[in-house]
Amino acid sequence: MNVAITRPIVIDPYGTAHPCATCDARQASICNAIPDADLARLASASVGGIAKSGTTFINEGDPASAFFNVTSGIAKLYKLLPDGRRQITGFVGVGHFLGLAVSDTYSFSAEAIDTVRYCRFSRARLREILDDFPLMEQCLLKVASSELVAAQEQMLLLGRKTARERVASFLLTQSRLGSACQNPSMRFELKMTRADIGDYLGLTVETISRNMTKLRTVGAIDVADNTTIVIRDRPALEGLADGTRQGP
Amino acid sequence: MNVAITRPIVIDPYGTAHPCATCDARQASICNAIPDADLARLASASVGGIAKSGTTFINEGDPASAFFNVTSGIAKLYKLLPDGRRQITGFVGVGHFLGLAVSDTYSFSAEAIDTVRYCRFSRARLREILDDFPLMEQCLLKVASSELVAAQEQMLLLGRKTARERVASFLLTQSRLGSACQNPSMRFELKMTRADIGDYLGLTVETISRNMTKLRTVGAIDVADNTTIVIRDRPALEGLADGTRQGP
DNA sequence: CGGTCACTTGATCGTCTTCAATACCAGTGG
DNA sequence: CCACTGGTATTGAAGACGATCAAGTGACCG
Repeated sequence: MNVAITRPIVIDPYGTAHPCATCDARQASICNAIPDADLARLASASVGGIAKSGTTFINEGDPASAFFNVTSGIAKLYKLLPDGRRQITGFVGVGHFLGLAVSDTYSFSAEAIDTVRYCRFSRARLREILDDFPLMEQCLLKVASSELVAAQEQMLLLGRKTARERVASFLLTQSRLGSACQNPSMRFELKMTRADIGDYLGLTVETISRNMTKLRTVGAIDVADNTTIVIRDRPALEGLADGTRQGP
Repeated sequence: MNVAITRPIVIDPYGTAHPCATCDARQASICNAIPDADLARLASASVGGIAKSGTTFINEGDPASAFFNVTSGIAKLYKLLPDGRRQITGFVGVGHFLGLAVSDTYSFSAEAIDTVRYCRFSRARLREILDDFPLMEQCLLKVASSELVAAQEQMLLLGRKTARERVASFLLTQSRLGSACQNPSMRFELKMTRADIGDYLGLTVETISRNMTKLRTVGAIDVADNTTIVIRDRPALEGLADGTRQGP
């Protein structure tokens, strides 16, 4: 169940800043396109909310009445087939903007992996903001474009890569996430379960598990406590990810 | 080889209209966001071009110096793995806008299936146009959003659907294309080869072929001269596309 | 006519799935 | 403290689906 609060609590001892001014997500999100002077408008157009781990806060097929901007936590986006088969289309974190669908209903569901905080904009209010700040619309277009590129990359993975290559690719992209996109971290945490990874890569839990241990035995990675991954041999992992290098 | 001509030839006996005014693609494309009065600006910002069947007019990895708007013909977009495995990410036709990638290089290749005519905008010129006509940027965002929705649907197909379901889904989406999106046509032509369909659905030519004949033998479709498809039993085909109905 | 190309159909093979058993950990309550 | 539970991950054995390999057809074309 979603618990909507009026606004994320922000410490503002001097009473001068708007919530958006001190928002952790601002740097990473489209809100950055709004100048400081106009943050009040932005703040008044949105409502804060929380989705606890495991709760679904966007439901495929529901009327798409609002847009979300994630301010903390991680969520998974997915689509379902009538018989329950699931495809996770992405994992989204801080600064991610949700709801770009043009249609009148959501084309995907979103479920919180850990506690997710977000700002919620109604369709109409966001339209007003976008009309007033064309820079924000430009920013949205950039975001959509780069997501499109990522989606195409994922199609290549799902359509043409082997299980081994998929897992290696996944670990590499995950390693590039947190670390400010530069000098990808050698050690990182997987917040999602193996089942989630499977539904993201079009594989089963067992196949994920088998290939993780395989990558470990060939010395490409190291796994600690099941969630912490250490990349031991990045070139090897990259080779395994695009088929350049065959596994032994 | 691409043959670039200065501008698509347009019959304009009175010398009043700009090429864009009589462009077949305008209705279906983002150019529709430009008012008639300003078509001269639009026309002067682009250069017409032709790509003959089989020629590649966008190359993955090349500097993304230009954007394309398809005015006639059909092209396939694809990505390659180092060893030659190919994933077609989409087929694009009249009115489709190409090059939404934000990065400095193209993230995909584009090859003409039949003769493709297009208008080519340099990055800089398009930016100018977009700055002057925010409606066009809005339109681009809508386009990008709907492509994103389509991409997610394709991920579901590639990650979780069986070969049968993929082929059925593909035929259904193809049937919805030409016919103005309403009352999907019962009869339509597949312009692409089985190999292309295979690379689009993450399958091999043989699997495409086998499942086409299977769909024919169960009475869902009819195939004439290999390129013409007739949908005989749409509900059955829809059931086979999402796993609701099992094949006999 | 020989050549190529696209498509179809058949037989065999391999990868990933499915089914099943086990281990592990955290939380709960006796 | 230990037994019990539910969720998660690993590993093994059997099975299925699609890939691969191979052959054959028909259309088009120089």
